[in-house]
Amino acid sequence: MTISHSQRLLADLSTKGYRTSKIRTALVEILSAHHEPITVPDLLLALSKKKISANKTTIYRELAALKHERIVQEVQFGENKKRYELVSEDHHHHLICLECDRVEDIELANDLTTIEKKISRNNRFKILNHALEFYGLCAVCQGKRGVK
Amino acid sequence: MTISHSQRLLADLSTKGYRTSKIRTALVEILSAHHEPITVPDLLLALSKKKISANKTTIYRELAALKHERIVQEVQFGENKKRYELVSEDHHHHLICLECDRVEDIELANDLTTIEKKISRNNRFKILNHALEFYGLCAVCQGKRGVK
DNA sequence: CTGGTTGCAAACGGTTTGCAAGGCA
DNA sequence: TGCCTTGCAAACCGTTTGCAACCAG
Repeated sequence: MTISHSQRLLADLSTKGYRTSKIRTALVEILSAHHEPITVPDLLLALSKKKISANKTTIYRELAALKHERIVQEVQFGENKKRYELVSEDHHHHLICLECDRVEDIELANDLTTIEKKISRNNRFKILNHALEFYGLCAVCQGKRGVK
Repeated sequence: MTISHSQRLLADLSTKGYRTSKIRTALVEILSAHHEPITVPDLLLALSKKKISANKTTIYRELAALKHERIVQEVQFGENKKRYELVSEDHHHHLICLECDRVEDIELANDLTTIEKKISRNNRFKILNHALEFYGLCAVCQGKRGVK
């Protein structure tokens, strides 16, 4: 039998002393099914659709734990609220639609390591991470531009 | 006599029907003197240092107007609060220190237009803008790492 | 039974809104 | 005088904290 990504994550957590509670399980499942960064309000919605009631405090605490274990990462796109996504093997970037707020993941063929080295040298700044987001109009919204 | 950048901006605004009020003048001066994106709480501090008392509501409204006139632009770096800076001729990016939260501007030699064209083609996404931020340790904080 | 997990209420901080008063052109 | 500008109070919304109750290992 095959083991899903979320099952593996939960098993890993279990060996570290975390319990595989109902909420934690559902949260990890939602995150691994949802392939774009999601906000806490939306996570609560997704949970209630699964008939699981959870307090927002619980979700924030859970996400903090998952972040600490480097299972999820936080991103933010000028929205005054954070988004969460599973840490993925392959580093990727985001396409953010200014019309419908949808967020897509993309991978870049060229990577930025050459640029980063140059910056470190010129600015005496040690780069640990970066974020690159492209803002514009997704395929759907390009059609109905002018609606908003 | 020479005319400063802020004076020119205020003159431009004046021709568009905006008044050159005390607060607006001070705000534009602070923004053009401050060479990194600044938050509203910090703007209020900067104003009070100039012996100018202003209500936060006023500042938010003023920034919205300046943004609408494409004089300032909003950025955000995972802080749950927005930062504002004058729109500059030359497009630039940011170095964000994870230790002291200081933000530096940098300009990139290579630009991203080639990448953007490729993305538009592959993803049917019309790119209007982008943001690229590098997170790490500034020169000062590299020294005292381990303090926090 | 012990420590991880959860909910609840309240506080917090940045941002927004409605309304009335103030001030520049 | 007319319209732009400002302040104030309150609401809003995402996020955090303290505390008590709960439940899985």
